[in-house]
Order: sequence, then C-alpha cells, then structure tokens
Amino acid sequence: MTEPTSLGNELLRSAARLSRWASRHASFDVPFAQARLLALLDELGPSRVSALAAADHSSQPSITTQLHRLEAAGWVERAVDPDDARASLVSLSPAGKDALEDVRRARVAVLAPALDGLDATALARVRVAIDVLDELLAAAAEPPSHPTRKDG
Amino acid sequence: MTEPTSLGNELLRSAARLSRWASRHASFDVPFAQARLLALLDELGPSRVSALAAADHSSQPSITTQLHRLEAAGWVERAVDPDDARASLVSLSPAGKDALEDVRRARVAVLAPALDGLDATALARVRVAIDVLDELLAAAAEPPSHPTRKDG
DNA sequence: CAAATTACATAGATAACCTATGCATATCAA
DNA sequence: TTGATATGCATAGGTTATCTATGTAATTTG
Repeated sequence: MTEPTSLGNELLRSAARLSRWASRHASFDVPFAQARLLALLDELGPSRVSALAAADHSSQPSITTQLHRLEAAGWVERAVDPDDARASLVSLSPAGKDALEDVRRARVAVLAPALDGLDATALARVRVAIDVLDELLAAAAEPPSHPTRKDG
Repeated sequence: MTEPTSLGNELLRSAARLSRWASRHASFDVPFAQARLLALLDELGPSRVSALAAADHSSQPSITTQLHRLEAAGWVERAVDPDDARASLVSLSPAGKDALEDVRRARVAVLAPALDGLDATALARVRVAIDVLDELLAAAAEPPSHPTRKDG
C-alpha cells in the first residue's frame, strides 16, 4: 500500500505515535496543553484570547480555561487592549518564559538519545520531516488556493 | 537556532500540531483513542490486554477501559487465552474492521487536499517524513543499551 | 439610542489518561 | 500440598483537555 491515499494515514499515525510517546515520557510538570500555550505565546507575543484559539486550532473556551491556569501559576500577564475594553492582551511573564525553557529542555532530552549520534545526512532527513509536517499543516489548514476551491 | 538540540523540539511540536489539527478536523464518530486501538489490533492481530498497553505506550487500565467501549460497540471479540485463564485474547470483529476502514477513509480525506497534486518528489519527501518519525520512535523507545549507541 | 455583533467567561458534558488497588489465577519453595 | 508471591485484568477515583451552548459586557451600526 504505497499509494498516495495511504500516505496521509501513515503520516498521521506516525506523527500521533511519536507525539504520544514523547508526551508520556518527557518529564515536565507542566501539563501538555499549557506547555503548548506557553510556546504559542512565545511565538506570537502579546495576543488576544481569540487569536490564540485560532492559532492553536482550538475553541475559545479551551484557551480561556488554560489561560486561567497559566495565570494562577504566574506564567502569563493580561492587559486590557487599549483599542477594545472587551479584549485582553495576554503575554508571557518572565516566570512563564522560564517555565517554557524547562519544558523545552525536557522535550529535547526525551528525544536526545535518538538524535545524538545521527550524522549530517540523518539530521537532514529529520529537518525534511519537520518541514514536511509544517508544509502539510499549512496546506491543509489554509483555504485552498487550488482550483479545487469553489467559494470565496 | 538550527542546532541539533532544537531539532527534537521542533519535530515534536510539528508532529503534535499536525496530529492535533487532524484529529480536530477529521470527521469520524469513533473517539480518537478507540480508533487508535482498532488500528493497533489490526496490526497485531489477537492480543492480550497487557500487550496492547505495551504496544500503545499506555497503561493497562487505559486499554481495559477502551476495550470495554469497543466491546460494547461490537468491534472486538475476546477469547480466554488457552495457556492462561487470567488472560484474554482480544481481536477485531468484522464490524470492527469496517469501523477501522471508516476511520481510515476519514483520515485520508482530511489530508487529501494537502496531498493531492503533490508531485513524485514531494511525495518522496512525505515518505521520508514518515520513515523518520518511525525510526526516531523506534530508537527512542528501545532500551538505550542497544548497539546503535556509539558509547556505552 | 436600540439592536446586532464581538470578546471573553461560565456551565456542563465527554474523552482520555493516570495511579492505586482489588481479585482471580499461576507459579514456586519447601 | 500449601502458603507466599507474581501476574493479568478490572475497578475506583482523580486530573487534564476538550467541546457546545450560553451568559455578560463592550463596541459598532442604523
């Protein structure tokens, strides 16, 4: 079954397996969803709740809940958006950046035994894998610019 | 920051993102963990509960719970292991195979817009990505005393 | 200004996990 | 054989992660 139809299936299966394995074996105390949100905040900088939900492909209430936990931990700060009193601008606190660094170290550590000792060719393959995953997500999540599209 | 240390981080992040996005957008009614277990049963054939837990990198009680749901749906069958009355041998029923096929179709469909129209070179890159994910998981999950290690 | 919209919060439900523990069967030592 | 221990699975109870539906307050609009 090397036909293109099974390729998507295999990719999703393999990605999910690695992901699952890593989250089970990486030892950090920050729950997974909170770690993800910390990383997203670091990437985006000060953001609205709804912007975070969109970027995370999750619902706004999910983000609200996670943000409350991050706030309780002192990892994020909120400011009222000067342009809109309904909206918050959420950003990482210094403690939040520290927590994110811890998470990153733990995630690096969990894969390190498998990555250490890879030669340049093998590392290049890993880089290809990362790029493929990112490109496919971008292509899948973006509105299709192909002629397959019908409304706009 | 393209040093090897960040590579693991990036890979895990990208894999988790694609995974998450797909599970949010694939429209099948089978819950994610049950779908995973169906696929695993299909791969392994008749298996003990504990073997499934090990292969899935999850706890035995998690598998027990999921199996009860699969049984309630009529998707798996159990037989007493003839060698050990404590153990069950769990296998997919015909209905379970059908359900798994539905899941696979839905998963293929969710990535199809991104995969359709890729040329042979791009498809080869996707194949590399799958192989890299599988190889890293295998390397990471194996006991580290394996001879693939350079030092001891 | 009233109505509609928007941004976020809350409520309530389900799924997916885990650890701790219980119970029955197997195995082993003496 | 029998008591101790190990093993295979089930149950209990708790946490995290999500969702949809809905509420509340601020903003925009006709």
